[in-house]
Amino acid sequence: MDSTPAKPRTQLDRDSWIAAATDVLAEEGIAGLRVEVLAKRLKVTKGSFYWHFQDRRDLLLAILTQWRDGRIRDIVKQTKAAPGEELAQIYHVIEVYSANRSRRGMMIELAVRDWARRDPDAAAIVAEVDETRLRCARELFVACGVSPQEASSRCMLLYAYVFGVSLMIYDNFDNDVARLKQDIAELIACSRSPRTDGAALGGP
Amino acid sequence: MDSTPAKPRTQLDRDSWIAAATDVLAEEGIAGLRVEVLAKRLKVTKGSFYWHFQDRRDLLLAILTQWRDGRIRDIVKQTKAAPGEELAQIYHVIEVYSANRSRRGMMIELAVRDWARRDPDAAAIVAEVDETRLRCARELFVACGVSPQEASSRCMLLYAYVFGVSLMIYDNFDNDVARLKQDIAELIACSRSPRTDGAALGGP
DNA sequence: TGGGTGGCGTACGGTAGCGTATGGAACCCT
DNA sequence: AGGGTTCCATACGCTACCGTACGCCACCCA
Repeated sequence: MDSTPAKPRTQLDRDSWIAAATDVLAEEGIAGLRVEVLAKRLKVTKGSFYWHFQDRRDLLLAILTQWRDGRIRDIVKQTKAAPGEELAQIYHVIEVYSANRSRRGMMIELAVRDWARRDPDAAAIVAEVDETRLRCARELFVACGVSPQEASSRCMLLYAYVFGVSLMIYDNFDNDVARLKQDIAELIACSRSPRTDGAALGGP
Repeated sequence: MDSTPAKPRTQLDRDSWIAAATDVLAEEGIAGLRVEVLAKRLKVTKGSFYWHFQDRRDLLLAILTQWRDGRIRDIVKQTKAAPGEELAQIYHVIEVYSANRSRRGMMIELAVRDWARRDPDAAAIVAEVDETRLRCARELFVACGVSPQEASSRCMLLYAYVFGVSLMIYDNFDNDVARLKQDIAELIACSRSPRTDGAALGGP
């Protein structure tokens, strides 16, 4: 009777909602993440939402824990380096965060961090992620021959830089942004320390 | 009949509204800056608000331009250094942004930058502020004997760091945060460059 | 002293969003 | 085939806001 290819009947599960919500979070921020807006984007009504989630907060916490798990998975992967390639790996980490290809990831990152400034649950998640990242990155610096104390400073500087630079608007400041970022990466990764002078394999 | 000291009859002007609005912006972010909430905080109704402002957007633009003017005034003041004291001045700039006493200023800064991620008007203001700050700070580095190219890298790193570190939560990472920040300041300000080796007067 | 104006209160219509209640269609199992 | 379960639509009440219309009172000035 109806020859249309039988409507896909794509049932939505919790993860679909979380994925779509993370998109909205990246684009609009936590304040723009509204249940009814999200439902409209998924072409359903909020009746569906309140089936899968207890309330809005339930969704938000699910977003947070999933984000945390993904970030921690990524960072342990990114800081695993074969012996002798630790410095190159440091450059790789910097480049990953600076690159435009991971723009979406950075938008999520910034949205979560802004969220964490006013929400204790989000702050707790960010604290977990930061601690893991800092510890992993510090290991990497130590493996390069940097002293533990200096490794702490450098990895903190690294992450602060990548987040901070994403907040700045500097189109008219320097016309060779690529070189600028490369210089900054060298400042963070391999300057001054006597031990690394000979081991500097040139970065990426 | 009424011996109370005659109600102050404090008329509100535009600037009072802008000041209170900036407070709310720092605490709640741009999304939490609501006309009626603001009115309640000032113990008036929004009838007053719509006398002084055309609409909410009118207030927001006023906040932006006032913030820009204040930031630019501050940065030209902060980067004015007596000859020979440029390096100390760089340390001073870093310390001003890292210090807890300017926590309110940083909260505004972060709120405006998050705002700018989705609002072209706010983005334009941030672009102006960033360009001014970067140029001024670059001058300072150049005056320290750093090459123009490296001065660009270092001042960009400086500002990215101070904003980025305000987004991180690292309570459990290092138990001597003061030393950590001091080490980072040295990484940004005076490492490696052969010209500055002799001129390093020890920072703040 | 009476009218004019600045500054604000009150009341209203309208939208957006949260969470609930309830109905209903499709599927699953037996 | 019939009942139960899953998943979603619809309709509702409620609150928070935005912006407007209009009224009121204090003050100023001729």
